[in-house]
Amino acid sequence: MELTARQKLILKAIVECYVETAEPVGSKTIAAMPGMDFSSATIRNEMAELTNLGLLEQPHTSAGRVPSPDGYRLYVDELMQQYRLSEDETHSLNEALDLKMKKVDRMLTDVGKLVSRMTDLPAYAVASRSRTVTVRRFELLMAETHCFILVVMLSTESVKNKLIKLPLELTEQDLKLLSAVLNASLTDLELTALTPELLAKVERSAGAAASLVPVVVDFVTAVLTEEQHSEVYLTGQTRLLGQPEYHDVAKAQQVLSTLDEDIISNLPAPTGDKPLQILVGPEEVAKELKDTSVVMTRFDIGDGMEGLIGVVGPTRMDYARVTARLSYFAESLGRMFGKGETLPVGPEPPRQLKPPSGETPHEDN
Amino acid sequence: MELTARQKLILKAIVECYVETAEPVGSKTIAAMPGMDFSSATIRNEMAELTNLGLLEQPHTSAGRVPSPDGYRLYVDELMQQYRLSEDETHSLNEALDLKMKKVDRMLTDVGKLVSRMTDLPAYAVASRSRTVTVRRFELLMAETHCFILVVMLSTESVKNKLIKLPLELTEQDLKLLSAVLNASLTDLELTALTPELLAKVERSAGAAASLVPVVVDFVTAVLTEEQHSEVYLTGQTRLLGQPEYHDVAKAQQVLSTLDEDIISNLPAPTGDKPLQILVGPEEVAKELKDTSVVMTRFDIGDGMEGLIGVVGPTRMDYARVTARLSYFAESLGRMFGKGETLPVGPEPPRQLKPPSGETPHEDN
DNA sequence: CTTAGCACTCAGAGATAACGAGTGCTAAGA
DNA sequence: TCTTAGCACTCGTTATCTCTGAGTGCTAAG
Repeated sequence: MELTARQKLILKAIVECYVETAEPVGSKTIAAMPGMDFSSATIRNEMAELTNLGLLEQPHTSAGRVPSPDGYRLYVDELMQQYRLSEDETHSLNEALDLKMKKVDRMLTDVGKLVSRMTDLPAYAVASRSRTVTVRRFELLMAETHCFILVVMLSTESVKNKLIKLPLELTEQDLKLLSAVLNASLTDLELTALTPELLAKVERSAGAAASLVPVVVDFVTAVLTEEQHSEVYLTGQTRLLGQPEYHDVAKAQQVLSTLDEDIISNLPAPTGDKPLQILVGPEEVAKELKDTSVVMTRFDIGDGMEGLIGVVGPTRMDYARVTARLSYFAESLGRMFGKGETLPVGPEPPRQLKPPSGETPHEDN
Repeated sequence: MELTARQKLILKAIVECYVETAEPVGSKTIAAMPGMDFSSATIRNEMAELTNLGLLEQPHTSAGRVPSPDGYRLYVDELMQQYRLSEDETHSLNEALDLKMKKVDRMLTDVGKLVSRMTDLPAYAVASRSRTVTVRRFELLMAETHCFILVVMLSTESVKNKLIKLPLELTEQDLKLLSAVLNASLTDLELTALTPELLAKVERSAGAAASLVPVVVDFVTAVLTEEQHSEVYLTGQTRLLGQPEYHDVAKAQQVLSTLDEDIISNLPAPTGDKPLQILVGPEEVAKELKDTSVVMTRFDIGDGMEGLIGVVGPTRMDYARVTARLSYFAESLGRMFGKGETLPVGPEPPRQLKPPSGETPHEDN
């Protein structure tokens, strides 16, 4: 069944009011809001109805109403208006984005910190490969005596190397042969394709350098695993303490101690078509995390990788604003790193309850 | 002036009792402890005296006493008995230490996490070079057309590389020349020795590849800087919430928000002879951090690097136990990474108040 | 020098009362 | 039929007060 326009309006007002104050909102408060042309009694009746529908909750009999997870869900899916970043905001975001981008992992921690700071909530960043990684080319380089450097060029344009001590006397010729064999047999293969049979074959062709094959393969395996593997960078956990719902230390501690990298890496990633995803409440995030929601978005890092940045916060968070900032971030990062194909950003345009006016939907406080 | 033996005994008892309970301790509590053969009145007198000396503090008139920072200082310097790790503890420490050690930075975060978990307090880890890093050798490696790989072997045994696109047509001969020039002029030099004059000279000798010199130098500078630079890995901040002194969220938040990598990196490192250092209270740590102390210890990572692991906690922390665990850690890590030269560990043997007996000084709770 | 005794202090725990925000329901009005 | 003013009722919050007891400093006797 569908809500009436008035019920939607009231639900929206309640969510936004609660987001701001973190306190149960009463019928009078809503009635007093501009644009509300009904009496508090009418609103009370509607609120009772919304409560029956499971969209609102009542902490106790004589308190105001609080949105339920379902209520939030409806809000973010249908009612939320897109928050427009102000000049100031885009400016400071741009400024912050001007980080010296080094390696991907460093970049990710920086991005995580940044997002956390901008939203004043814990944030995380992950990079994951959208394509599999393979070795594109091997090079063996004599270093000092008894040493050579194994250089491995990957399909991701990155180059890895290792200094290997020779267990036995080998000539430059032997290394040349090994190099040729490796390049002939082990390039452009996924990790799973490195079967024992294949390796045995390679070893047989490697002549005097056969004993080096396992060493090389170990390194390759390690590198490919490492490259494939994605680590979660979680920062700013303590910002949760600023939120009123965590003013009880016991609660805060409980949440903070469960909120670790493991939890994060088990969150469902946004599916294909929509880069932005909002997980509302314990059912969608993790049941240990009461009153906690997650907003995340995908972005393009280039080189066959995609990044994921997310923000963790109380279910009562300003989804509109967080979403806007996150999307802007993702878009900018995509532009900086990606191959130009910018991802679509922002939540889908909300169905407007009133004809869109020129003013910014939200006040900044 | 020197304290009497009885005063020391009482101070020690007070500190240890307070460490355990986190509540001001009264004269009766002390009098009731085994080994205390004086009445509570006597102890009251002594406590008054210790208060005069600034070693104890009284939260309010009718409360028990709490050690002052000076009191702690005296305790850790003179009174603290070495905590002996139990079988169980060494066992689980050893188990935890069996981490797959990869790169130094990964290792450090792991160590930080581990220490944090073992002490149930925030912990940090830093690596810093005790020797300066230099480039030991350059290699230039033709990759695909218009591309070559710059390989740089460092004095730390690690090897860095970069894929460089050629801005112009160059023959393998040109690269050979460049390589020779680089190896002749730019090896074994500290970062500061890379003067503009030197670089100009190199450029002149580089023939056709002159335009590549700046690219190479940029990379070298970046690598050396990166290698020299030491990052602080701070983890487990939220464990502070478990401590009773931070049961007030406002306080916790204040501490947690000041406790960042900057603060940590400004802490004084342990000086030459003693690897372990204890910083007590705000004066010694940071004035923003009320009631906070730091215990840190140095360890050897090998390859001319040394590590620093530290624990941040309330001034009322179990120094004996934290110290013991940290030292054990440092020792084990030193053994795993270091060149065999184990650092001396543990606080210097305390002057015993009573002849040392066979039993474990502390009870484990 | 030690210790028993005593009067005094003061934070914290409960108990009680007053407050007020918010509700549901009813009945009158549009 | 929908809206709204009015009202009794609920119940968490806050303030005030008292009471309790741990702990102190001081004094005087052992």
